Amino acid sequence: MGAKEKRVKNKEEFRREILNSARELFIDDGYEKFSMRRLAEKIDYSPTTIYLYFKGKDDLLLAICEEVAEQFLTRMSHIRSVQSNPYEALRQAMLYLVEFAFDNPNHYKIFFLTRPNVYGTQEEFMKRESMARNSYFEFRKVVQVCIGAGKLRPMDIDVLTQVLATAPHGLITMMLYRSSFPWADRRVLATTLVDGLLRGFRK
Amino acid sequence: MGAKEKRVKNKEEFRREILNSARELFIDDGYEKFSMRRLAEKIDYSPTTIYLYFKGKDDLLLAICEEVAEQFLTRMSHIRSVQSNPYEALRQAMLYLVEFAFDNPNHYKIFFLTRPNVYGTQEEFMKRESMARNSYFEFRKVVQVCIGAGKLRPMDIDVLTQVLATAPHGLITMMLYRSSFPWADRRVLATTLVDGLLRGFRK
DNA sequence: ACTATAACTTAACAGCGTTAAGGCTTATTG
DNA sequence: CAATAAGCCTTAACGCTGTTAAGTTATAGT
Repeated sequence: MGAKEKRVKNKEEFRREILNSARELFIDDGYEKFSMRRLAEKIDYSPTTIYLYFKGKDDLLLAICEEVAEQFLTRMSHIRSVQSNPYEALRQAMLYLVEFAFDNPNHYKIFFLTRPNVYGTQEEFMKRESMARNSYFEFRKVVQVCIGAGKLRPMDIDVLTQVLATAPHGLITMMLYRSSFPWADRRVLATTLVDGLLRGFRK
Repeated sequence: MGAKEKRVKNKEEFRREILNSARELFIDDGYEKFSMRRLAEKIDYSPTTIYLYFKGKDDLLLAICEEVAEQFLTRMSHIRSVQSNPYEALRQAMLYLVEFAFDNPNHYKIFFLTRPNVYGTQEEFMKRESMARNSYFEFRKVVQVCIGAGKLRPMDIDVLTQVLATAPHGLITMMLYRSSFPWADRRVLATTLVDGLLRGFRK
């Protein structure tokens, strides 16, 4: 039925519109001020309407997390295709992580502040297709190539990937959430961390 | 006046009792379930009573953060006095950071999730005496000694301190908040990170 | 024309942090 | 001793929050 398809399509369109407005609200007013009711007001519908398109706030946040992860994934693939030097690709990937966070602090906060376990159990996470999962594997590939090319010490690929991925996250979150601390220059901190860390795992 | 002093002492005692109950509530039920009203119920007072002893929720959280920082500070001093090898002291300090976080995830969440800027502006943070500030300087000393002893490359002490302190934080927060991800073994990750990182800054 | 369905809203529940106002008990003063 | 002041605590309320149940309204299909 053509009508039904149209209805479905409209439903998906509307879902996207809500998502776009939510993202705008986050960027304009910050994570702290975001609420379902404010979002409803922004899109000129009653709060309950949103619940016809998203299971709840967590579901909406999860959808935005996936957007963020998709952006990251895209950039990661780009770096990998452009940069032939594997070590430099990894370096750039890590630096991009930090750069992205500071350019989009609210996106990053969404990704981080979303309550735990929105992705389900560990097994569910690995089974279910998700941008978050895919971008992990994309980053892992970059690390893998580095080891394969003999640039980094051979070791458990997942351990190394997780160490390299989370360390910059620490710098980011602390700087974002403890802004009252007199941090050193962002770029200096980022390059020092990344270069130091990679040097530590060089062959 | 003796009576006045006694009253003041009682006031401080009560403040401590509230704080203790708050900590208990955090540990038993987790950060997410904590609220002023639930705390009030636990101590068998009306919610407003808490406001006679704390400015508000943030103030209460800040007090708990300070407790956490004090614990960290004590341990840090202990390590420094026991361990004569500066490099090993730094290594242990960093490993302790991770260990503490996983042993006291709720404490750590409080410290982290507390809204930004509760410590005021950057200048205020450095001026005002606080356990958070002191423990930073304590950690900084450990790093300083390492550089002084020629164990680490000479470089900006604050940059290095901040890099070494925040990197483990990334591992911790990600593992605590993204528990649906199939992380590798905690200890392996912790030692890999710390040893790799320190190796990267060795002379 | 009647009915079913889809889209949306109103009203409400239960919770939150916080504040203003008032009550009650104890201490201080005229 | 009676009147007043101070300290401690509570009740009630404001304005938020996420979420749900029930009801309305308009449109499509028979």
